[in-house]
Parts: sequence; structure tokens; C-alpha cells
Amino acid sequence: MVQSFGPVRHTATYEVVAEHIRRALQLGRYLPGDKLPPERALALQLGVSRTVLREAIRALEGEGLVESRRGAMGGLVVLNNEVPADQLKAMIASRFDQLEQLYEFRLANECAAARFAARRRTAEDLRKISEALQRMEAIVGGVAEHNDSNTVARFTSADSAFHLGIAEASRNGFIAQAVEDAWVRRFLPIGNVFMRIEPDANNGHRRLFDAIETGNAAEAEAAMGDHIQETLATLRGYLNDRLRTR
Amino acid sequence: MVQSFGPVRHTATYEVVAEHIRRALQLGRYLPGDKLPPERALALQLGVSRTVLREAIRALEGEGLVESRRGAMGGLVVLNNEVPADQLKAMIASRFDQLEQLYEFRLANECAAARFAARRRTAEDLRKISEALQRMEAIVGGVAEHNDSNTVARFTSADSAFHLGIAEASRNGFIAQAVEDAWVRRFLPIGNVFMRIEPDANNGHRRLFDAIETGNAAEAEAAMGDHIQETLATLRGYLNDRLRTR
Amino acid sequence: MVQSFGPVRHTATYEVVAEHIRRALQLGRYLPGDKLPPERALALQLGVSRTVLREAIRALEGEGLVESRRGAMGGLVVLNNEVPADQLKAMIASRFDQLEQLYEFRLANECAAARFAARRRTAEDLRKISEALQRMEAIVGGVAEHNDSNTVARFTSADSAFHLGIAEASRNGFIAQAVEDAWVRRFLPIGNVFMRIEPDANNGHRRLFDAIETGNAAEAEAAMGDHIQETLATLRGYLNDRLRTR
Amino acid sequence: MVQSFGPVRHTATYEVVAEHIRRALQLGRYLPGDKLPPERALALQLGVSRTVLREAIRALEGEGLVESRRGAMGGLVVLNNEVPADQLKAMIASRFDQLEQLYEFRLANECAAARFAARRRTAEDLRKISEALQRMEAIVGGVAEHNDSNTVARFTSADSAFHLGIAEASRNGFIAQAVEDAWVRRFLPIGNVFMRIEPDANNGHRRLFDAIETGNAAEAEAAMGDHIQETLATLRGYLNDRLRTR
DNA sequence: GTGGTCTAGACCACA
DNA sequence: GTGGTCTAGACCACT
Repeated sequence: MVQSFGPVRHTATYEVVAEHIRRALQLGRYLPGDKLPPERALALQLGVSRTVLREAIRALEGEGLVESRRGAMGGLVVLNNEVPADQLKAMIASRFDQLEQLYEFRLANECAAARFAARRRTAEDLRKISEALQRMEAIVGGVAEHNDSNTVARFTSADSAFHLGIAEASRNGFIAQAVEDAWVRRFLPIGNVFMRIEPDANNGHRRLFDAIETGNAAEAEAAMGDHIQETLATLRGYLNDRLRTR
Repeated sequence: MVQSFGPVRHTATYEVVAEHIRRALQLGRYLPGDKLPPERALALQLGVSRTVLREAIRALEGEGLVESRRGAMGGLVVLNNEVPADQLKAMIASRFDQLEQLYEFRLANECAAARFAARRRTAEDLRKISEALQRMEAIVGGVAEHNDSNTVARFTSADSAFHLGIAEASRNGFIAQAVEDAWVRRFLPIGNVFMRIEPDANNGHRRLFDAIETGNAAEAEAAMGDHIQETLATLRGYLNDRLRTR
Repeated sequence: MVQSFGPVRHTATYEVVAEHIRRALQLGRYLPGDKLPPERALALQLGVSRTVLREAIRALEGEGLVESRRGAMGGLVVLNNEVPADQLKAMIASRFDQLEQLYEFRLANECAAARFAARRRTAEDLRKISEALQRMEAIVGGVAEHNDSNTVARFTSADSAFHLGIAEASRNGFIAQAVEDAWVRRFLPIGNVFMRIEPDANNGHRRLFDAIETGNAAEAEAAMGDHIQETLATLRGYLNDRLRTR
Repeated sequence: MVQSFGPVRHTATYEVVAEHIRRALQLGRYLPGDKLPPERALALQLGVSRTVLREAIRALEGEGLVESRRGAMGGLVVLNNEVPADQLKAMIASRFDQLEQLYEFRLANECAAARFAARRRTAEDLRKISEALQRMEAIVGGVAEHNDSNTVARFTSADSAFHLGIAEASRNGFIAQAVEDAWVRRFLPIGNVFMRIEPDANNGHRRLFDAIETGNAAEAEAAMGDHIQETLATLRGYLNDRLRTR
């Protein structure tokens, strides 16, 4: 039996740390303008030396994700990594194949997650999911400032928390990890499409939550399926619609 | 917004290499008795120095996975990692929760994989899947030597190739990766349950293959679902049946 | 090829700042009794925080160069760093070797500076040089108060401005820098020798200025050479003359 | 008296270290292909930690001056920092004003150095200067390989050692420092002009050495003056001559 | 009390 | 025995 091994790559610790932080930003755990914990605390949490953490920060600064400011009021500030509107469609189009696969992957795992969550969610799970849902609804309800870039970031963050909350409520570590991975790999700026261009596209959340709350597994799975399909359709429509964009 | 980061761990290169090889063994790419490529070639393929590779091998030897033999006929030989029959049930029972989650995860991803594979499989995909299927059927058909430990390993290897082949035929990298991950995390010795105790349990493969070959997506998904459910049921039955074991 | 590197030393910022200020004092840009700019302004000019500036000031106070006085009329006051007459000769003698080298260095660079200045000086250059010359002549002319310590400082300051003006008029940054370096390294109190003991020694300045003004490069170079040689001779005479001192 | 202070800059230690090494390379103490001392030794010599040294090395690698290679035969290798022939003239032209000033500065200090060296050189000084001279003559004599880039580097290195040897023989630290500074600031690739385009331009060295050896100060000064003027003339000719270059 | 830098020592990967 | 990386602790500069 002939087999061939691919090359392994040694990832320096600072790379791992950078990826870790990048992941947190990607999941919306920090919003633009937020400060990451102070270097010393962060290094402690991550279990690495400050030297290594700082090397990771230097990398993130190079990517324009964070900025480190000195002084008493300083700290690690998360930057707004927004894509200019006129480049957004091109950037999404260039990775649409990838995104389509990702949505298939999400469909498989998040539907399962919704089904299990409807059966197994704890009160605490419900509380978290509900809180994220309310954050989303508050943002969409406050129609005033949809163009504020931070609004998009805040909505994306709540959206992410909602879906990850359901994944966690599935009480299945493998599925939860898969859902998180999918969100991390998501191209962040597509949040703009939903918030700026189709703010109504995100209305399946309430139906999904109700199904999970009432423990209706089949409905939860269906709601999740519809929601994700709808999202993908919105994205596809955005790309194909030459009249409404720009 | 308060958030906390978990610790990152630095994996030495030799750990990564060991994991890489362990994975190949877990997926049945090498059978007990097979030889891994010579050290020099392997180091080259992996892109690491022989020093590091040797350290990885030392670790694998420590786990009893491989053995390095000197001399002209020597090399890195894959060992038979069999669990004694009298410990098998206990070992499976102790990690049954984990296995159940794993099966839920497989269900989500492999059903999706089957559905997409039915639509997208190429001739080459079909050839690979078919070849694995035939290997399984040949082993089950040759009733003579079900107790031979290598038979179990050979069956497990073919089983793995069958499922991974379908995953690959789904033409979705995320799903394929998830399926592979699930197989890697599978507790290897459970192969014995199916081969030794319930050799008939693995009869869903042909139905699955036919559905994929004929491009019947719904049937493929259903067949995969039934197959995995059945497998889990077999396992559950094995654990609960106090009469037939030992 | 075998080579060895010497040690590098890390200079703290406050050291750099202190040296910067010390240099300004050494060049006579501030006279005893003058006030340096207020701390806040100075810190701004220097591009450092007040904390660092204050540390530098503390060092300068330790050397007796400045004194910081509180209150409405306070500020950073430049002190008179005079050497008592009875120690002057000993101090000069102890570093005479160094001074001799310095005069050789000045000879090389200031003669070149004079030559180029005669050819390249602008009207503005001439104005500055002339102004410094007049200040010197006014001080030497006003015979009354040669013993006043500030007179010496004022003369030294004008002398410095005269020579640095010529260096600048040479329109050669390297030479100008070398001349300034030489003046900074000069042992400040030797000004006393010329003012107190040989007030006539400084009469080459007018000849030098005329040559530069009329654009006579050869004469300028010769005048500068004679002037510096003469100065050194005065110093040497002062040290050798056992009768006239003390 | 109104005065304004310029900003001071805090130079991190690794910057100082980088400058230190850059200086050694600029002075030709190391030739392309040479290895710098091992990191540990170098850090010790420089009196800094390896961390800091490595940061400096990273900077130098970024500038393309050195390359660090791993393994038993590895080390810090000096790269050949050559300018392509077709860019050389433009690069020299763009900084010709600066170079002209530099030559004036060299004229002032190196003539003085030659004069003092003729009077004060020790036997050891003569030995060093002579050795450098012989290296130059050997390279110019071996006409075969003037186009080899390392030949230029080797000549430049010997040239530098020759002039710095004279500066040191002047027994005047200020002048020696000024000469070294001038060489460090020299635009390195101009060595190509003398070696490739006008290999005969460097024949004043022997006359200069003889004068210093015989202790003829006036002749030494004159020889140095002629030599530097000639070098500048060669450079000027190279820039103006449109026919012979490219 | 923040980020910025340096140190001394250790272990790892490489050839 | 080379360069590559990480650690723990310290001090400095900034606001």
C-alpha cells in the first residue's frame, strides 16, 4: 500500500496566539473600539509569556485588526476592519464558491444543532440565546443608524452569539466545534450585506428561538434550515442584482 | 464587554508529526504489518529533519502503535493495536457518551455528504468507493477467518476508505474534513464489535453505494442515516447484552 | 576574517535629553542666569514626556549646571559653572593632551570651514557672524568688568556663535557638525584664560571676518589657522608660566 | 535669548546594535560570504542579550545585508549588496551633492591625518597600512577578475583599512573618528566605479604610503589631498561621461 | 497602570 | 554547535 504524507508545519506559539485572538475577533466577541485585556492579563490567560503575546500582537497590528496604544488610557484597541462598499461585492464574489460550501456545511451542522438544542437546552442556554436575539432585534428595530459601521459589527456579534448559543445548547461538543469553525471561517464583511442591504433578511431568528424554547425539535431543525437557506439566497441575490447595488 | 481567553498550547514539531502519523494509522491507511516509508523518505515527505521524525517515532513506539526494526528487512512496522476481548466492552462503555456524540456528529455530516455525493460524484469517486465496498464484501464473504485480528483491521480500513470516499465525493472540503475528523476520533477497537460479534450489521453499504451511483440524493441520505443509526444500535446492543458477551 | 565588536550601550531617554541640554549650555546658547523654557514647552520641543524631562533636569541639577526654582518667577535657571581660579590651571593641565588633539581637530575642520565660508557665505551668514563678532568686541572693549564671571560666559557664548556661524556658512553639514562637536567637547572654563589672563589673545576674529566677508578663501583659511594656533599657544603659555599664575 | 530645542529620539538598543553591525559591514570589516560571529558570541561581545541582537539581525535581514542560516554549517552570512550596473550611475547622481560634501570633509580630516601620521606612526601602524596597501595592489594586479563582485568588495575593504590605518596612525582620536564616520557614510557601491570603470584611479596610495613611511609630513598631506581630489574627479567624470557608460 | 524594551536562561529544530 | 523560540522577571516611557 503506497501512501504519501503531506508536509507538517511547525507553528510557532505566537502564530497560535495570533490565530486565537483573530478567532475571538472573528466571532464578534470584541467589537471595534473595544479593548482587549491588558497584555499582562492576556498573557496569563493564554498561558504564554508577554514576549510571545506581543509578537502575536505585532502580527495582528500588521493585519490592521488591532492597534496598541500606550499610556494610562491605552491598551489593545480593536480596529474597524471594514471593507469599502464599492469593493464588497467583488470580494464576496471572488470567494463565493468557498462561501457556498461553507453554507452547506453550516446547514448540516446547525440544523442538527437546532434539533438537539430543542431537546436538551437548559434554562441557562435559553437565557443566553434569548439575550443575543434581543440584541439583534434591538439593533434592527433602531432603524436610525444602519449605516454606522459599528452597528453592523454589533449585529454580527449578536448573530454569532445566537448561533453559537444554539450550538452549545445541542450539548454535543463535536457539533458545537464545527459550528464555531464555520463562523470563524465566514468572511466577516458579509455582515454588511444583511445589515445595509437587506435588513429584513434576518427575521428567521425569532421562529427558531420559539421552536427551541418550546422543545419542538422538528420545527427547530426546519427553522434553522430555512434561515440559512434564506441567508444564502440573500447573498446570491446581492451578487446577481446589478441594479440595486452601488 | 468582558471576555476571557483560554490557554493556548505550544505543540512541538515532533508532536505534530506523531499526530500526523497516528492519524494515518487511525484511518487505516496502513494495516498492521505494513511498513511505513523509510525514515529518510518519510522525513522528506513530512518536511522535517530526521531528528524530529525519530522523536515522533519514539513517541509512537511508546504508545505501541509502531515498532522500528533494524537490518535489511527492517523498517517502521505498524503493530496490531488490538484490545483483548475481555476488556473491549469496558473500554467502549467508558467512552460511550463520547461515542454517542460522535455518531450524532457523523449523522449530521455524513448524511449531507451522501446527499451531495449522489449529485456530484465523478467516475473516479465511484471507482474508489466501489473498490472499498468490494474489499469489505470480500472480507465479510470469506467467513473463514473472522477472528484473525488483521481481518478486523482490513475491514476497518476498507470501511474508512468507503466513508471517506463518499465524503470526498461530496466536493465540499468542510464536510470532508469533518467526516475525516470524526473517523480519526473514533475509538479504533470498536471495529471488533462489528466484525466479531455482528458481522451482518454492515450491510447498509451496498444500498448506500447504489443510491450514490444512481444519483438518488434523497435515498443516499436516508441510506447513510439508517446505516449510521444501525451501527450505533449494534454498539448499544452489544453493551446492554449481558448474555452474549464473554 | 576575524573581527571583534565592542560593547554597545543603551542610553535611556532622559540621558539623551540631558546630553541635549548640556550641549546647548556648552555652546553658550544659554548664559548663567538665563531661564530655559518652561517644562511643558521644553518637553514638547524635545518630544518627550515631562516625566523624562524632569529626570534629565534632576541629573543636570546634580552636576550643578542648572537649578529649578519654584514660584511665579521660578523656572529652570542656568547656573554659573565657574572653576575657582586656583584650580583652573591644574584642571587644564590634567586634560591638556586631550585639548591638544582637539585643537588639531579644530584646525583641520575650521580652516576648511573658513575657506568654504569665504566662497559660499550668504548675507544672512555674514549678518550672524558679524553680530557675534560685535558682541565679542563690545565685551573686550568694555574693560571695566573683566572679572565678572558672566562676562566670561558672555564672551565664550559670542565666540562660540562666531565659529559656529562660520562653520554653518561653509554649507557643508559634515564640517559644521565636526566644528560643533569640537566646541561641545571643549573644556568650558578655559574661556577664563582668554578673558582674564590674555584678553588680547582674541584679536584674530576681525581679520577672519574680513577675509570671509571679502570672499578671500586663502586668507580666511590662513586667518583661521593663525587664530587657532595662537589660542593654543596662549593656553600653552599659561600653563608653562609659573610666574604669572596664582 | 530665544532658543528652540529639536526633538530627541530614543533609540532602542536593537537599533544601536543594528547600526553597529551595519557600520562594520560598511567599513568592509566583513566581506560578502563571511560569517559574523555566532549569535551567542556576538551578543556577548556587544554586551546585549541574544533577544536584542536577534531583533537587530532581523532588521539587517530586512535590508538585505545579511542572512541567517540554520544548522551546523549555518550562521550569519554577509550578503552581497550589489547595485545593478544600470542603476549605479543614477544612484550616485542622486546623492552626488551629499558625496561632494563628504569629500570636502574627508579632504579636511584625512589630509590632517596624513600629516600627523607621517610624524607619529609607529612600526605597528606602518605594518597595518602596508598590509592593506599590498592587498589593494594584489587585487589590482590580478587583472583577471575585476568583474567579480567580491573583488570590488575586497578592494573596498582594503582601501578602507588603508585610510583608517592612516587615521589611526595620526594618534588623534577626534580625527580618527571623523575619518571613520566619513567612510561609514560613504555610499558603498561607488567602489564599483573605481574597480570596474577606472581601475587605475587608485594609484596614489603607494605615494602616500611612502611619504608616511619616510616621515615626510608635507608630502603625505599633499599626496592625500591629490588622492582624494583625483577620486572625486573620477567620480565626477563617470557621471558626466555619457559615452563610456552604458 | 498602560504598552515598550531588555535580560538571562532554557529548550528545540536543524545540518 | 548553529540559529529559532519561549519564559519569567525587571525596568522604562507614556498618559
